Amino acid sequence: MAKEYNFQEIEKKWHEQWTKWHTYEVSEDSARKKFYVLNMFPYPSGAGLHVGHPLGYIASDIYARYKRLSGFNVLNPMGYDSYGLPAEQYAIQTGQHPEKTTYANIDRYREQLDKIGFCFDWSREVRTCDPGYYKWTQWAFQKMFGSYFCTAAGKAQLIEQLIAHFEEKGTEGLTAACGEELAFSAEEWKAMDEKEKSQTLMNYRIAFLGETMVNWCPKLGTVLANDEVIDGVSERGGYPVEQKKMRQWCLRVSAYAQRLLDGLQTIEWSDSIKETQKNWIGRSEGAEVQIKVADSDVDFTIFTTRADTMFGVTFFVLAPESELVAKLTTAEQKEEVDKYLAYVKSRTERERMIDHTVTGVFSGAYGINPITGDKCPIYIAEYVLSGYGTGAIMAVPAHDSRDYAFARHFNLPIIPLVEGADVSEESYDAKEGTVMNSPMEGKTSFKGFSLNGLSVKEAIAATKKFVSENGLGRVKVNFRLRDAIFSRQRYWGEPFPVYYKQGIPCMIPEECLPVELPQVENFLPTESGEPPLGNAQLWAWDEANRKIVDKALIDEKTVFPIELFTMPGFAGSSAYYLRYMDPKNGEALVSENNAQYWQNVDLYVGGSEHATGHLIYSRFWNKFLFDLGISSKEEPFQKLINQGMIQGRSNFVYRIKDTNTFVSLGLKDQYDTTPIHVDVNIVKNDVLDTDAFKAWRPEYETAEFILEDGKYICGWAVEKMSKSMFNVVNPDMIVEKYGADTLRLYEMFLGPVEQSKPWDTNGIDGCHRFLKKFWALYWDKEGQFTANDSEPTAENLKSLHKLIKKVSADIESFSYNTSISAFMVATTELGQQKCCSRAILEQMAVLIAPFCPHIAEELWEALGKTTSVCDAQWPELNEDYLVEDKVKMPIQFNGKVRFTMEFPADASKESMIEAAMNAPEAAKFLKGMQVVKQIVVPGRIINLVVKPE
RNA sequence: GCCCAGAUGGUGGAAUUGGUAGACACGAGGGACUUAAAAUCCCUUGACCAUUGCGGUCGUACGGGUUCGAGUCCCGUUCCGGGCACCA
Repeated sequence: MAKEYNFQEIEKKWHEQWTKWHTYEVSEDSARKKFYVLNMFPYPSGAGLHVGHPLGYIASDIYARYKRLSGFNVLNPMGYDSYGLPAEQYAIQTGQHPEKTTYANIDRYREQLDKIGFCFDWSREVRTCDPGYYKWTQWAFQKMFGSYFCTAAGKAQLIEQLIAHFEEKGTEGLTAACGEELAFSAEEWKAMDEKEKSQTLMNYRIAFLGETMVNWCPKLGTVLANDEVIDGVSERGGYPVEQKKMRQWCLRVSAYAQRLLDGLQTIEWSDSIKETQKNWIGRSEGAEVQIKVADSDVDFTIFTTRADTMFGVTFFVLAPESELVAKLTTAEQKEEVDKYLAYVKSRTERERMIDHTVTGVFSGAYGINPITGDKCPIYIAEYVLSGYGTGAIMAVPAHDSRDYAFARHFNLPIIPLVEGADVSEESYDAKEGTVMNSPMEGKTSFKGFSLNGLSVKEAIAATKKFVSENGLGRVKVNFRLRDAIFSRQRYWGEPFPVYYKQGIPCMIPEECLPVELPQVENFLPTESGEPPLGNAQLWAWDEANRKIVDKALIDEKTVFPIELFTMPGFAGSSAYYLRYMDPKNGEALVSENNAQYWQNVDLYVGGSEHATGHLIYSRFWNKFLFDLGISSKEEPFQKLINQGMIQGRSNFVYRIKDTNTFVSLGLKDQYDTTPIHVDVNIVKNDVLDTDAFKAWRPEYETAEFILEDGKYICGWAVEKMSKSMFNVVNPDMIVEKYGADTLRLYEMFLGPVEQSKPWDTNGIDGCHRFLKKFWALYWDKEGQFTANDSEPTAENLKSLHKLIKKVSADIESFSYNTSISAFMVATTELGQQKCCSRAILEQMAVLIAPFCPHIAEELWEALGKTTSVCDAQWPELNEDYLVEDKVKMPIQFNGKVRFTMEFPADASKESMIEAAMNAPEAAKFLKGMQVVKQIVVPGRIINLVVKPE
């Protein structure tokens, strides 16, 4: 029988056993309550896992195992997000085909993951680049193409219903989310040819082909979604991004903006991530007002959230990209306007973001304020964005800082509208105060409308009401959330199941899916944006024979070109949680039975960096599938835990300038030194292994050291874990040296799951020592198994049940670090008690199983069990064992602890106060004093407030 | 600029939500065992004063406040992290 805690042997044994027993494979079992735990599946990047990656997986694994022990049927799947830019960029950098590198990376990931002892059901693995998987990505896209969003019903409906509406009434009474407001009659609809009809419907489809401004990244050779662009450069690679008008597939995410916002109230996510999504969705309620252009029959619409300030409008501003610019510009101003437009066009997105200097030009035209009747000049300026609202604003310099800066620059009038607001130096933007000058004294306004004397908030409401009642405009809600650009000019992604018949996009029939990614010789992207799929020879659709054929056969009558774009990275990751419920189903994305059983994800664990990407798209995608009746819950992820990042802890050596001599940290200030990153793997407790350092790199072979106390002490700093900082710690190495159970324990012991923290291998010894101590509860020094049938003592039971109480509560609240502390305390206690009771030791093994499954199995087996510890029962808490018969209470006088006393647990407040006052220690505090207040918090404190008599 | 979340020993972090701050662990110092090392075990470890004994004072970023009592609640300030940002 084993004596030493031989983790290597134990972990190998149980990994094999679990595979043999299919321990972690689950099936739908309507007799048992389900619980769905999910990790954000990884991109299999080339660098492999570092010690930070498994953090979230370990946290969710503990929860999954705990839930399983508590009697739930737990689904805990894993897979790979293997399509998209990261995988492809890696392939390009290493000069290999993305398919090859992706599969190699997946194997490497799997190997690493397997060492850590997760309870993943690998029989349900999905890979987004697998045709059997992306068939359903393509299928969902086609469903979106075949749907529109009905604003009256608040949900997606079949496009056929919209067509029927057009046939009958044209756009009259239409309630559909759309790109632009169109108006046509039934006759006009019927008179359209196929192409015009197709184009018209694109304005309503949820997946649509649109001519829009996109983020074009020439270096990556593709367009990017808004969340893939950060500070004007690409998230991946940091390459410049420019605005370009292109024909692209888009998803009408904006139609779901309100539902995406409302849904946040129904889910258990952190406030910060909800806040981030709220900001990203950016709802703002305001009014759209029609503005007539003087001496012309043109009019335009502005959007404002400050309807109350209409009396302070002194000019209007159009976005340079607005179609109105050409219509309004007068002949005299044309030259100047053109010059300005050319200037704006020359500026990159990044320049526009950083540089906020005031620029603009007068169009020559005047707009008429519908309430005051005043004629105000119309300007064109880049500070107004074409993509938001209507691309036109009314400017109120007194109460908007941007308008203020513009007015000052162009010497335009500023009319204050709030009593007491000083606008001589800056605008008054706050929505507070009493309204004045609305209208100004002696002036009249439309229908005698006046806001004077109201508070700003009342004035906003009153103006909205007035504007809509008098047909001057309407109340309107705007969202910052834009439609998602859904196509990429890259190779490594899902192909679109679309072909072009005389230029009209048509769907490849559902039965013919998936449309598999064709092999191409050259998959590199091009700066001009020619998609790599253009290099595919077998890439044409034979409509009659319903198959993919050589594109040489294209004849525009029966054989048509297939779409060359591919889908973006978020396509495959948007509904993968549904596929795990039924991963091998060839007939449906997920069967009704399985969707009903598993419902939605109960616990989702992943990084907060996906807040405005994946977590928005997924919610949108799921809502769409919910409208179709596929998904059984409106929100995909009920509870979300964002694990923090594990940062690296870098070490430094200090080289004296122009030498090869290195000086220890404490002495470095005496020299002129340069800090140099040193590999953390040759440093222990900040002490450098100098021999290893000499061997590390050739240039250090002759290195000399100035030591302190015979040691070379390194400096340290917390930085991102990355190869270039030499602070990457590989989990494989930790598993080899300490075992997976120690790794799991230590990752959780490091601190709260949701917090970012630096990795420091040094502390790991403490966790490893604990496991050895835990082991020693079962095996004594002579290698004898200690458990026997002796009755547990009251002390034993108390230690155990204290632990049950703490661990159960801590797992539920993801406070794993404190429950590990509790394990350490309980183990020490039981060790001191020399506890040999089988009843206690069995429960201890079950309690540790979620954290350290391997050692738990080994001990469970040693206890004579023949089934896996995973199938045991979570111990039940019996509070009776925790009841104290005596309580120690600190006695305070005037809020300060003076001494402590012991009382029977059931002592009354009065008797305790009396005893405290009669205690000999109390005498000096009571001398010449009288008690004015007595406070007793049972089990906590007794406080007597005294005052001189 | 707006919004959100933080700040506790040399280090990672606890504190039952207003009740003895610093659990647990690392590191450090001292000791035991050993020829020696490793491993293991024991003691000390927030600061300062007193250590001839119990002990005392100050301490949770800073400044105020509420309270018998504040790391925890309120007001103000500083610093770090995250989100949004010419969004009308």
